[in-house]
This record gives sequence, structure tokens and C-alpha cells, in this order.
Amino acid sequence: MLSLEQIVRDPENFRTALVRRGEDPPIDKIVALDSRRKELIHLADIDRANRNRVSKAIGDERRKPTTEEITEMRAAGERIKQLELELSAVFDELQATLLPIPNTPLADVPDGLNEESNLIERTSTGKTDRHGNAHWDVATKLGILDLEAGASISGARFYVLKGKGARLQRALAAWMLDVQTEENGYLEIDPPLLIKQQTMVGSGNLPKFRDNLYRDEETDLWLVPTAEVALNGLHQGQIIDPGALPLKYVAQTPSFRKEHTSAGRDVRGIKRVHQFEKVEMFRYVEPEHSESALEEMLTEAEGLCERLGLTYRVVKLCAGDIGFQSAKTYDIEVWSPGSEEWLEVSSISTCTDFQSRRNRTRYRPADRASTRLPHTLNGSGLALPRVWIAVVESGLQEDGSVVIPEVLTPYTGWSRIESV
RNA sequence: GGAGAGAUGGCUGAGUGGCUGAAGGCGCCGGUCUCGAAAACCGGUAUAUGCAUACGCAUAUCGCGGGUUCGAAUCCCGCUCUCUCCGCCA
Repeated sequence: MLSLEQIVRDPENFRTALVRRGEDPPIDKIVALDSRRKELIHLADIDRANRNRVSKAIGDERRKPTTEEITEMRAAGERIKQLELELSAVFDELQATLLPIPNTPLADVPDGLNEESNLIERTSTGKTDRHGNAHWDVATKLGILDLEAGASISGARFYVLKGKGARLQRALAAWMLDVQTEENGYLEIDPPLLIKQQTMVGSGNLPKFRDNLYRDEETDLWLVPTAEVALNGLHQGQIIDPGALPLKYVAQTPSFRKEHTSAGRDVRGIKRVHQFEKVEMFRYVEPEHSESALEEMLTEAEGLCERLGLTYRVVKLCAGDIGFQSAKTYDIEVWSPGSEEWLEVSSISTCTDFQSRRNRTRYRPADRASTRLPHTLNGSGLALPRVWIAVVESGLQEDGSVVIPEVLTPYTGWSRIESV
């Protein structure tokens, strides 16, 4: 959520920033609602202050209230109730208006309304001219991927990994978690996967993106679409102690996404599925450090691709292509020789204070200082099925076997996947 | 699922209708003392909103929501969460 205070102070600034994303925000409506809100607060406060004064006098003088006082105070109480009623309606409308508005892009985010305006920052030295069989052929033949079984158990866009295929994924996840916790200083978290509505609102996934989320009707809980949601909820409503920032968390969880907005796209293989594993990095930082934290996280995620020997590139998303809660995003894409395309395996964003404000997550910079909103950053480190695809397709040998990256062998106990 | 207990400030813990935004203690911050420190003593220590250039003033908040009352942390109703015991269960 954007700052109401700041919008009212400088409406045009917000309008301009949001237009860059292709949005036409109802800024005028917000400003009008806010001035009505202030007016109502003021009127109710006058009545309340008066009532408090009279009641206190009665108490101090240890007497019964007079008939006139009772009549008058009852009338005041009635007015207060009415004002509060309208105030709560105005507040609700203000919330409903603000919640679907996305974050404002940072100044250095490139202009553009769709992915064509994204900037390729750099491409690793690996080959991109290498072609091979697609993972759905290679892996099926090796007996490590069973798309039919996935479809039979759960339907389209579900899959089953078997044997060394399952082990490969587990090894990737374990290795990534180890790198993040042992080298990069993240604290490992194993969060709940069923999420309260309030927490989903806090991260920015609700109210706008309910179509892409799974939900249990009976308990009103939502399946995590990314661990970001849970890690972002970790401190909601809290005031983080002085000196505690930065907080760095990493979690491996499944991600559940309906993906029917993209029906018909990427239908083959496991590139786009309803349930996938992902290792997610998340940081809470002081606003002063959020830009450098973003660069660090990018470097950390790139390091993983590098050490897996994958060909990858870094893309800086344009204003129209960054996610709802993001102010600036880098994507990392790895080359899939089989399908001859770049696969997004990581998306690294700073959400500035957008999520903290929704969550009421605050921190105290120093003892006795007043609270501020921390910046939150998230980044995949990395998304598993796509890394799995790239590892399998890139490691494909002439004889149909697959050689896996050396960093993984301590986690697998073998270095090659052979035909059965 | 059944029975019971509880939820007050950073922590602990008083408080059954007005003098309680909230005693006392701990912690924290500042000061006195000291060569320095400890101890002792003095003072200060919640969040949010509105108004004001500002000193500041006002309002709200004692798990959450509603009700009674001139007035609610305190009385009534509903909910959530935590704890204990029983049942069930990976």
C-alpha cells in the first residue's frame, strides 16, 4: 500500500509514477476521501472531548448528573456514533481504493509498458547456441519424470519426479539452502503453507490476484503462491527491535498457483505448473540499505546459476512489467537448450515500504526513537523445476545420459543419470 | 471433538464503574556521585490519529468486535488466540 499521507501531500508525483506502470490511479478520489476522513475525526473529537470533560467533572464532584447533562450527553453520544459510522465507511472505502494500487517504480526503472522494454543487463559467458532435446523427452526417457502420472493423479500441469529426478531436485534445494545459510547469512525458516487472508493482503497478493490462488473455503486459508508471503508475514504487526535489522530469511516451500490466466501457454513439460518447489530469500532492511541489498541478492542468485554452470542472463524489468508490490525488479533467466528459450528462475525485487505498510511491520532505529517502516526485498534462490530443466537439458550427453553439476554430487551421491 | 483457566505497557504485575494512559518492580535513556565503574539517588521512558510554524493541545487504544452507562481496563454478549486435562491422530 502506498502512503496516504504522501499521496495527499504530493498527488501529482504519485500519479506520474503510476502512469509509468500503465496505471490510472484514482488519486483525486483518495484526496477527497482523506479530507472527509479528517473532517469526521475532527467533528467526533469535539463531541468526545466535551463529553469527557462533563463526565470527569461529575466524577470529580461526586454527584449525580443533572437531567440536562444526561440529555445533552446522550445526544452527543448519538452524534459520535453516527460520525464513527460514516468514518468507518470512509475508511473502508479508502482502504478498498488504496489496496489495489501497485507500488511506484523507482526512478532508475526503465520506461515501458511490457516486457519488450525490459533491459538485458548482462549475459553469462555460457553458450546459447546449444540445442538439445527438450526435458520432457529426455527426462521421460530416463524415467525420472512422469507427466502422465501427474496428470492422472491431479490433472494438467502436475507432474511426478522419480528416482534420480526426485533426488536431483532435493539435492538442488538442499544445496541452495546450504549456500544461503552458511555463506550468505540467511536464517532458514520452515513456514506454514496455508495462509490467512490478512497475511495474503499484507504481501500484496490479495485482493487483486485471488484468481491465481488456491483457497480452502471452509477455513478461509490460502495456499502459499510463494514463500515470500509467509516470510513477509513473519513480523506483521510487530515493532522490530533496534539493531535487529537487517533480517535475512530463506525458506524452501512449494508454491501453488492456478495459472489459468496463462492457459494455453507453456503447456509442455514442467516449465509452468500448479505446484513447484522454490527456495526464497527475503530481507528486512533499513530504507537506506535497500538498494544495495537488492544488488547483493542479485549477486547471490547469480552465484547459484554460475556454480551450476548454467548459461544465464540478468534482465532489468521495465516499469510496466514489474510485479504489483515491487518498486524495482531483476529477473534471472537460464538458457534451456531443449526448448531454445530463456527460463525465468529468479525474480528479485525491492518492495520498499509497500508491504511493511500493509502489514504494519515497523522497526525502531534506536532506543527511544520513533518507529519507521523497513523495506522488504524478496528473491528466488532459485525456482526449482526450471533449474531442474536447465540442469537436465544442459547436462545431456551424446549417449542420452545426463551429467549433473559437480556442486550437487555431495548431495546426490552420484554424478550422472543414465538410461534405465 | 469435550472440560476448564487465562489475555493489561519492552518485560513482570496491580487494578470490579469516575482521582487509571494505567501503581509497584525490572529493563532502557539522561543526570548527580566517582579517576573510572558498580551501588545509591533524581528525572524521563507506549502506539496511532487530528489540530498547531512551534512549546504543545485533543482524541483513540488494557486480545478483537459489539452492548449497557452521563462516564468502561473494570459490567454484559460474541469472536480469536494461549495454556492445562481428556479423546483422536502423523
